[in-house]
Amino acid sequence: MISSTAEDYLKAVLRMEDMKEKASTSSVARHLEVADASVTDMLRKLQKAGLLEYKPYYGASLTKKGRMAALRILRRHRLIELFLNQIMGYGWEEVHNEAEKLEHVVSDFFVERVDALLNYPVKDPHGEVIPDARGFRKLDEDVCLAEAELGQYVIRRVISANPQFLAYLEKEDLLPANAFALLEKAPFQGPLKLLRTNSEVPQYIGLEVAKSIFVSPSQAAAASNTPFHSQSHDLPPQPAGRKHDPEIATAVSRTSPPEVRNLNKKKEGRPFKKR
Amino acid sequence: MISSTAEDYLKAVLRMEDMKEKASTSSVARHLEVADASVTDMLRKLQKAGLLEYKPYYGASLTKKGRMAALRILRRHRLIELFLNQIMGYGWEEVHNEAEKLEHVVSDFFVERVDALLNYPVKDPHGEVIPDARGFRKLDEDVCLAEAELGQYVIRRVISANPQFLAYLEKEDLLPANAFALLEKAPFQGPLKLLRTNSEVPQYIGLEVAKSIFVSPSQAAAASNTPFHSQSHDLPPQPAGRKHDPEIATAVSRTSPPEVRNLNKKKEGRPFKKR
DNA sequence: TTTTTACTTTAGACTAAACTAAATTTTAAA
DNA sequence: TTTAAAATTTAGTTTAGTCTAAAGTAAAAA
Ligand SMILES: [Mn+2]
Ligand SMILES: [Mn+2]
Ligand SMILES: [Mn+2]
Ligand SMILES: [Mn+2]
Repeated sequence: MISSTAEDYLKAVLRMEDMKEKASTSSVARHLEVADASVTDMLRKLQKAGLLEYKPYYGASLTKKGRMAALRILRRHRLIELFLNQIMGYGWEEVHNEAEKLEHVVSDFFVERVDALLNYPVKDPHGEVIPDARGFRKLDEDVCLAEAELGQYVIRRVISANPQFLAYLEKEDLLPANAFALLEKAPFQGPLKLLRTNSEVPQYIGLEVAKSIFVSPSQAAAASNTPFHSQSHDLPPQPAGRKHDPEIATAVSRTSPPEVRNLNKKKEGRPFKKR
Repeated sequence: MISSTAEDYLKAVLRMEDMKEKASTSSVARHLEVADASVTDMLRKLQKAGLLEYKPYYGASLTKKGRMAALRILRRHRLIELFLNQIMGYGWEEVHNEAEKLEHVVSDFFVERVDALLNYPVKDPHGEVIPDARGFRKLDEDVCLAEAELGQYVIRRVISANPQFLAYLEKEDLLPANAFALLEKAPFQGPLKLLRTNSEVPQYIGLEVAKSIFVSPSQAAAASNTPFHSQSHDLPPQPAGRKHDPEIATAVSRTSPPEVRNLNKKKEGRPFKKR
């Protein structure tokens, strides 16, 4: 049996691999807020369990088995976040911490029940893709707003677990699925000037904020000057024939998957008032 | 911080005190399925933490602090069971094990959200009273069916965590809030003959089964020959003036509290089919 | 090439929770 | 009152996860 602690380590390694960063001892330690030495210990254990490859001094990479285990927890985490948001009336900034605990504890039955109750959703409240029960996921093509050219965009996902930060974005109405135009980027780490679609007033956000926001060119703009790059480092709905094997790079469907209906936007869809 | 394990120990001790049994090392061990020696250890720790009094060789009893902690978990357990049953579509036989884990992990926010979502319920799916947020509960006057006289009764609660057993009772339609007449008790540990209200066919259940079912005389019968005993070893809605202090013996209201709407009865109220 | 610095691993300790086996204490029987 | 049986505690281990401090390695700078 794989412990909850181990599950969080695997998830951290997966996260870094997703970011195409090396899963080094110190980065895992930083992310999990434990001492470096603790990570070394755990990585050795996880290797012995066949969940990852670990070369001392050179970091870790997941084995297929470890990747499946990590994706299982990631699925749980994201489904639970959506469940808390949609059914339990949590704000999108409140879901992460609770999910971080529940993901290890809830039964498979519970998870599948949630999946059904939410009608087999594709994305969590932050816009992250929810892997399916077999570990498949088709990742969106997106780019970090901090590095985007001027143009028309849709917010795909927001990478942050910081409640204050998420609350700020909600106040600014910068939520997954929302569209806007990037009008200016001030030099020297300066702010970005945005205009939300259907809004009159431009808004300014700091570059640090933009670093957490991932966007893709919006339909209109995409047709004109920004073609889809139709490639993903992640898995398709199953290219019949092969044994299903998650995380194989293949072309991804061009049609954007249905966005999760965004019930975060201001009050709406929140059955209870916030605490 | 009090660990989940410790919480289960406290809950076990509370359970025995509720049953007016001594919380002995071996009984706690049996209930939690751990070695006697482990219980001795834990009882010493809990005493040191001021959660219970423990005299070696003579068992334990909760302090006020320990009782509050135990009631807090009991509340969580029961609210979560009801939540799983009513909202997540679990059968009444499926809720216990999941609740046993979740009770330690969900936030207070989650618990209060569940409470509100279920509209401040009074009983769990097994008919057990849910303590309120301050640890108060008014216990029903009930008697074990195995020891009841012939007469008219209503099922108050069923004490069992065994899924097979609970599934059997559901099949027999012997669920909390259901009314029936006890027609015969065969001698020598023999079966009981029951007739459910609004049913034609009598049913026979073993004495062991009857031991898990707690009943109270039904209104009609109560008025004629079985007066309420209007006493409880548990707490009232707060006799204004004193600091609130759970678990004080006082008279309890004569009107039976609203039964939880029983959504367990055959299929009904189960949004999903069973697995 | 040598030295410094930044990472990483090793070693030794601690805490929590559990177990088994042996020693005690209590209770019940003779 | 003595003895035997049952219940409980103590002692000694084990496993998991974490920490700090010291030692080791690799990469970058001099
Ligand atoms: Mn999250
Ligand atoms: Mn977690
Ligand atoms: Mn239960
Ligand atoms: Mn429990």
